Amino acid sequence: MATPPELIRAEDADLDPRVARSRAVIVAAASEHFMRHGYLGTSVDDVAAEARVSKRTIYNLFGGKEELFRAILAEALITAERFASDTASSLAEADDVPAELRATAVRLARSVVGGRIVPLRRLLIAEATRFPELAADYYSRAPGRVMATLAEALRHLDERGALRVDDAELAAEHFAFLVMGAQLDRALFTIDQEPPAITEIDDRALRGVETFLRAYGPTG
Amino acid sequence: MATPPELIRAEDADLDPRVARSRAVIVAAASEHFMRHGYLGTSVDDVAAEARVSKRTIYNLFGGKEELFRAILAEALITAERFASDTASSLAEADDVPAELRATAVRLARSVVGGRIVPLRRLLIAEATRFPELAADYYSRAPGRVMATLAEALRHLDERGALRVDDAELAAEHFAFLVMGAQLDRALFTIDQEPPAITEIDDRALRGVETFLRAYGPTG
DNA sequence: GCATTAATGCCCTAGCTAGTGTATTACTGT
DNA sequence: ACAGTAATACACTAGCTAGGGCATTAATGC
Repeated sequence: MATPPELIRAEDADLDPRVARSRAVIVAAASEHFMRHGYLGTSVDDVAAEARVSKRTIYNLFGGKEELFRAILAEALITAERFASDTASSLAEADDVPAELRATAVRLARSVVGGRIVPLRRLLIAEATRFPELAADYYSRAPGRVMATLAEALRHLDERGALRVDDAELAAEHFAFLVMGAQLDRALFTIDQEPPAITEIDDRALRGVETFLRAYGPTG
Repeated sequence: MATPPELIRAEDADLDPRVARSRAVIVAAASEHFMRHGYLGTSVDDVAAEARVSKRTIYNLFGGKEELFRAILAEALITAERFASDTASSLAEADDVPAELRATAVRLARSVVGGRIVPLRRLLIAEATRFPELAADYYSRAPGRVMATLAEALRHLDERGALRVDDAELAAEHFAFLVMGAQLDRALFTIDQEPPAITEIDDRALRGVETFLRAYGPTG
């Protein structure tokens, strides 16, 4: 019956602990189920059973299935957004630019391809026709933010002469998709076989950086 | 009540025309519905109504909902596979390599980003947990085949000295994702706003090729 | 300790969905 | 013209699902 306290968000600290705990276990169970089975494939009874909570509690706390869905996505989006913000933050002022590009690439590829972002993306794509605003929201807040941060860093590096970047937004896209485009795409479709090994992810990312540097390096 | 004869596949020509016609309208309606609403979001009654066919006919011809789903995907996969085969076919023996790369890029990007492949991919990603074999099958037959064809062409071009390609498979991925990676990714998430204009698609594709050439060109 | 508030259990319902059965009608090939 | 076959209309079942009601129990804050 114990609920790991780390599941409870700081925002809920002032609430009745019963509420905070219930919200936490419900959100965790619902995320699992929604990501695996989609919106229609998830029943509120399933979530209640998996969260070891009465169905009534879910309705009391969230109102209904759709609100529950939006709640778990809001939480996931905040996480994704936070991650996106500080992915490329150390890039602009780097001394060793290629090294920092490689570090950024590896960080990015690992957390996107190897982490829990892939199931989130699968869910949002699956429900894109049912909840178009949610998919659009995710896109602007997570990948969009990564691209914007990357682009700004690349612009800096161009001004410093460390790279030759014409269109920083385009270069940011090229960077991201050279580093992890194929791996991410594949991951969306392959479910049974385990995700690629870290070494594989890193290797692809680093070779993507090499290509990027040949195209955008100062000597190119 | 007339059924456009072009909907009827050549394989069904020897069948009872009533069967051929029914299959054709059912598959068309089911594809529409499945792509828009997913497997669970599509009811057999919906499909029957949209196809102007009795529900019983669907069960008589296909057996059940799952078989219907597999049937429409089998058809879509054949189309995607056929397209994939001849995307990069003219590349290996090209005289003007950059020009042919650009032509290939534009062809690829237009048909993937601008066409009916995006809804197909959305559906397969959405149902990847329910039908993992189907998603894996698509991946090896459509994108996999494009990559293989591209890689072989790039290998040829390397041997001819027209490009400098180390790892042809990797270079093929880099080409494809430079050309249309970002656009394809975005298209999966954005549903309401109409697909990007042809000029936009072409522009992005061509600028992807420029980056590719800076990295893999013979002078690089 | 006590008033408040949350959680539970259990029942209930209204709607939808996959799938079947059957008798009747309409079309096809010969 | 006729036999065979496909399509239809319609009624039906069994199961599931979102959601609400309500009395009872348990935890919380003071």
